[in-house]
Amino acid sequence: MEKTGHPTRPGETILREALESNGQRFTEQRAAVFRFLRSTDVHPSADEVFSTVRRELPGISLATVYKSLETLVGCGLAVKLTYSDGSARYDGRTDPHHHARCLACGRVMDVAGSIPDRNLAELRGSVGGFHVTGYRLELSGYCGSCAPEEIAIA
Amino acid sequence: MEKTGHPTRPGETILREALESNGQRFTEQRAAVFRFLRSTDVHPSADEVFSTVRRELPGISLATVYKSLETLVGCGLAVKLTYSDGSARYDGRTDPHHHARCLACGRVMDVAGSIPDRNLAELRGSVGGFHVTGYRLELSGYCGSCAPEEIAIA
DNA sequence: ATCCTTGCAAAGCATTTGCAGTCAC
DNA sequence: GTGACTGCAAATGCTTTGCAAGGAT
Repeated sequence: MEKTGHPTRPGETILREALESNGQRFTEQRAAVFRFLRSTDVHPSADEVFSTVRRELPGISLATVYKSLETLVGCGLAVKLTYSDGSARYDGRTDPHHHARCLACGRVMDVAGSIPDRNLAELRGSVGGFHVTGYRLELSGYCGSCAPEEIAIA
Repeated sequence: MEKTGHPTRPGETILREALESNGQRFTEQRAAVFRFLRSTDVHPSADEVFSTVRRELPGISLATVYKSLETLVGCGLAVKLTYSDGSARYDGRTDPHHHARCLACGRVMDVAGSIPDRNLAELRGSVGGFHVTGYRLELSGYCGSCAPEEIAIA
């Protein structure tokens, strides 16, 4: 029932390989940050990652969390999302999906699916000489918990 | 050949009305910021707005530029774009369009067109109970000036 | 043994805020 | 005249950095 020294935790191999191929080392801290990101869909801020991971690794510092997050992003194991209010959030999902952000509570939700290539191609056409490598799509609006009736009035 | 006191500059009426309907006042500073945003398509940062507007209004302060930009955004006369590197940029265009950002030089370009409603509806379907009011689409890649050949190698 | 990482604290930056003087209405 | 706006400077908040000690390979 207790931790037995975690011989191999979920996703550990993926992380090890990703780090190695980038010439970086596997550490407890990076593993904990990675594991947490994978386990949630709340798109936490660096500080939220810190608070949570700290429960498991009481000695970890906020600076290390930032460094770890940046490392994961660099390895393609996480995505950094930035918003107009200046907050940055991290997403550990790497499969193609998009986001929906509630304008009232700021929560970020996952949206399955992607835009048909045909449509992207059309858009691409209007920026001459631009080599497109990816895109980010984000819906904005109000989540179920944030009183949809208020919107009808406003 | 000189400024004659600018009785009515382009877009001034639009600004006046937008401000009024939000209970705010028309000022030289706001007008200058607005005029500059409208006149360019470079999606300037607050600091770039400051440097430019300053040439016309030497006494304006950076704080005022920030306040003016926020006011314009609040009135729907400008849009704030935020990026992962922590930089915020402003766009004075209000017609439907999207952006393409160069991963090398950071430049932001306009992309005409929009996603067919049909596709948006599909995406919307996957976030239950979410009331969608808008969306942001952004292409990422490399602009013409940023050596497309390097990409083929990498 | 090497050199990458961590943790700490200090530094950095973009943005925001408080306030007295000034200006738009 | 009144309340909103500006300019200044200090403050804030998130993120980064420098460095000595510790840890992974």
